[in-house]
Amino acid sequence: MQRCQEYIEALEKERCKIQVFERELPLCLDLVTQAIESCRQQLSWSPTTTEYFHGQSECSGQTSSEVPVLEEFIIPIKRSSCSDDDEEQSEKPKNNNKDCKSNDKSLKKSDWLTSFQLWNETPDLPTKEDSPRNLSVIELKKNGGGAFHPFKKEKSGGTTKTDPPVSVLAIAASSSTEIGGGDCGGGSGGGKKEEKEGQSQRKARRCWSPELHRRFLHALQQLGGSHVATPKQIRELMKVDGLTNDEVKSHLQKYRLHTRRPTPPSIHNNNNPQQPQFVVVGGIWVPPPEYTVVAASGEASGVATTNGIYAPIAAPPPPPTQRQQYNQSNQSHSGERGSHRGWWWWWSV
DNA sequence: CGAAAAATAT
DNA sequence: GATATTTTTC
Repeated sequence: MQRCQEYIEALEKERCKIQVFERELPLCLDLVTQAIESCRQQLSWSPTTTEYFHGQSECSGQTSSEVPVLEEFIIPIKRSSCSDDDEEQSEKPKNNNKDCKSNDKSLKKSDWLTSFQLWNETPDLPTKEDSPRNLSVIELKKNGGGAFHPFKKEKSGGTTKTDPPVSVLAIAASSSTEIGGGDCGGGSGGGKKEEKEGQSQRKARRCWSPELHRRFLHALQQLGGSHVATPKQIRELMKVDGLTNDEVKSHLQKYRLHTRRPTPPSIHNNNNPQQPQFVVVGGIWVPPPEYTVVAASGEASGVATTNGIYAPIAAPPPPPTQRQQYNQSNQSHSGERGSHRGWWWWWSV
């Protein structure tokens, strides 16, 4: 009996450790729990045991029906298993610990535990950092709506910075039907200038939503490529209300810059001789994966699920001997940081 | 109109 | 602090 009791204690200790990773090792926890339970039952059949495991176990035993849990382990458990969504498979054996019913939903998952997470239950959501962000996503979608706001004036005082994932989501979601993705820049931020004196106020940044960019590309295609099209022509073809020449011009500038030297995001496949970066399709250069869709450009029925891909029409790279007039800083673009920045340039969605 | 600087955003 | 994106200036 003594040994059995020790065994139970050992199991309980083990369980306390596992408990922290309940989400990662649910079955493991389950097994240990069952083992403990069986041992207990065995013990309880013998007459003298009852007082034995009261207060004996290291885990500061509670009632016999409840599995004792070390306090220092309880804290993290509370946060992890109770605060998160209740997608927990709540079907643990009846005696499952879980005194952490104090479900304080508001509690955030502790950082250390986050780092220990072995998988993401919700891969589609912006990974981790969930609770607060999710809220803002909803909010933003609601008011951002996607209506075309040529100038967004985000009046709200101060901290209306948009969360990065949020804006991406919002734009992507609205891209199918709306022309202007609307909110991208968080208004805000550094602004803070007294808004009056309307004339010196800096223009609100235009966010080039995927749909806007599609139009841009379409216009470019009609005009014969980015190197021959001019901002004014492009703007006229795009027929987007509120779009200015300057904005198109700026976008064109960036477009030329990027198409000139496409910087594959994040992948360090710099010098890989095989796999050409571009493929000639009908006289225009497009990134390999995209060329099939070029023909389908235009309206494309704006179905979000279509993933219609509109290949950038790039001018053929100038011969090496050509002048390097575009002295864009040739910095070796090491940034993974930037990868998400120009996500829709070479994107696959 | 194009290039580059400046301002912002991430 | 480094980049990326957009606006302004030249």
